[in-house]
Amino acid sequence: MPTIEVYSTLSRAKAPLVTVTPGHVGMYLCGPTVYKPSHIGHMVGPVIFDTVKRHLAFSGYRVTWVVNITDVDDKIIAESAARGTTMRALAEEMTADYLANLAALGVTGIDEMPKATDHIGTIIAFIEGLVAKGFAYASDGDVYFDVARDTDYGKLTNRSVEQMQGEGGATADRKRSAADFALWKRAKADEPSWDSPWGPGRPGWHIECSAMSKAILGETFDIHGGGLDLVFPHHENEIAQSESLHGRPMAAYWMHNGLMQAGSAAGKVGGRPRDGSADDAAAQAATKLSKSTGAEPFKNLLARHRPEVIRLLLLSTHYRSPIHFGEEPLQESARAMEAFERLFTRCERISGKPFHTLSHRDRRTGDAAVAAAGEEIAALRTRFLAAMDDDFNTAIAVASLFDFVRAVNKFIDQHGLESRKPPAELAALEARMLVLRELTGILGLFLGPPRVTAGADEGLVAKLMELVIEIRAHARKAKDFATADLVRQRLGEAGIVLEDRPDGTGWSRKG
RNA sequence: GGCUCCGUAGCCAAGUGGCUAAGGCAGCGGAUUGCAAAUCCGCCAUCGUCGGUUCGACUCCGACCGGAGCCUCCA
Repeated sequence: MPTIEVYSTLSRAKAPLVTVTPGHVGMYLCGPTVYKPSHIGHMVGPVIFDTVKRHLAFSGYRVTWVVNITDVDDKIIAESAARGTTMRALAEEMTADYLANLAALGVTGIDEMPKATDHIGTIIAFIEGLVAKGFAYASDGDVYFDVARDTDYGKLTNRSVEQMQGEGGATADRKRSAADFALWKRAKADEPSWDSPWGPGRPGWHIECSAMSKAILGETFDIHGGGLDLVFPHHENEIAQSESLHGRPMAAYWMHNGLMQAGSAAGKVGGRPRDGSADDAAAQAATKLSKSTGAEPFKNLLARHRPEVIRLLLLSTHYRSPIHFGEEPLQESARAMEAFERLFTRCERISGKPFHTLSHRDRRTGDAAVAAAGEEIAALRTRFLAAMDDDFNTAIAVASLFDFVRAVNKFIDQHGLESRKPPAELAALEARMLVLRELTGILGLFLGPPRVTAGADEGLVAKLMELVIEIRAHARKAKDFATADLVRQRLGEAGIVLEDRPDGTGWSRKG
């Protein structure tokens, strides 16, 4: 098995991936609180970790990937009340929205999606364990984690309890220290609640991840992920809970993805202004952002942009860096992506085989088969895989793919494969495309047939285009270029681009 | 104020103590084309500023300037 380096926020360094169970990777990603339709920011983590899983699986690991759904929370309660529906109904609706978005982006690797409300018993047992060990205390129907008892509290974010000068929020009077956080919250009137040893209530925010990751992946698992915004307090508190109860590390690697930024008014998407009066500029920027393209419901974005383009854009930046997002980057990404798709259709014209139907390989069989694709391709593949092995550097991986496209186009040009098709060269071309298929598959790109933009009339349009092109071909043959150019120009105005190639004329839709 | 992180070409974005600082978008020149489109070839950066360490730094250290995130359940 190849050595894969993984950066951990906890150690602030890369280290070779050594798994708890040989050959298996347990991976937990903090999922959404389902109270609103998801936006692009919610998709970053899933796309990145889906890619991580693909690369690990490609490399020979068995991977169990868990993404939780937080379906009990203040915001869900508030939103459902505002809408006049139940927490459960709202959560189900928003979960469905989330899942649809993931599916569109090709995030298919999630093995389990536990819901907090399905694990109340597990959560209560976890809290009881902490209380029994003296790390938590009940207070007037709430249960709090006692930060003072956790000697290494703050190790993930390099904070000390003394530094935590907060006021403790609305429940400060029930806490021993302002830094203590709720494991269990007593129910207010009309709120959904569950019975517990401390009376009716519901779980605090952090506890579900500790309890569910333990239930599914065990006390210590390999990779724990989430957005950079979750490092504190969420993941810090997860560590406190889990490691205090178990006396052993919760996760070996803490991976955090960078946050989405919209346009030049950089800032997190969907965030809240900090303190209304304190910082007007910051507050305004945040408010503006929440209405910007970055924070619109993801399905609206999908109406304008193909999911593949979005996925490519997300993977073009290193996962730990902030991602600039907006219409312009998206359009740039769309143009860049066309280079791949043109190559695919070009190869399909030559070989008759659509790219997405080519077979996949794993790393071992890929290693064995590269030689047939030639030295240059082998070198590019090595570069791609080395980048992915080095903390999943998708930016370099993507860059090597563009070089790959150029190499294949050049091969086709040099051998004139569009006009003559010697079997040896055809086989060599296919060997190259199989490698490309292998590598793009790791990124979760181009797995299905290219999306056709239009609807029912496609068949008719194709027929008509065939006719127009045929008539134009007659004009060209007769050197009537005025007519030929008029046809091409008018089609261009209608959004159709003609390409006169040695073997005939092709057409495609613009944009 | 505390804790993290960033500042690379017109824009986006990788990367390294010393060979030619990836890739994309845009632009320019050439090949190809009836002309285009597509494709191919070539061109386009000394790495925020100032110091320091070093034989040598864009890469390490310090200061400064500019920007971001977290410190309030936001992926």
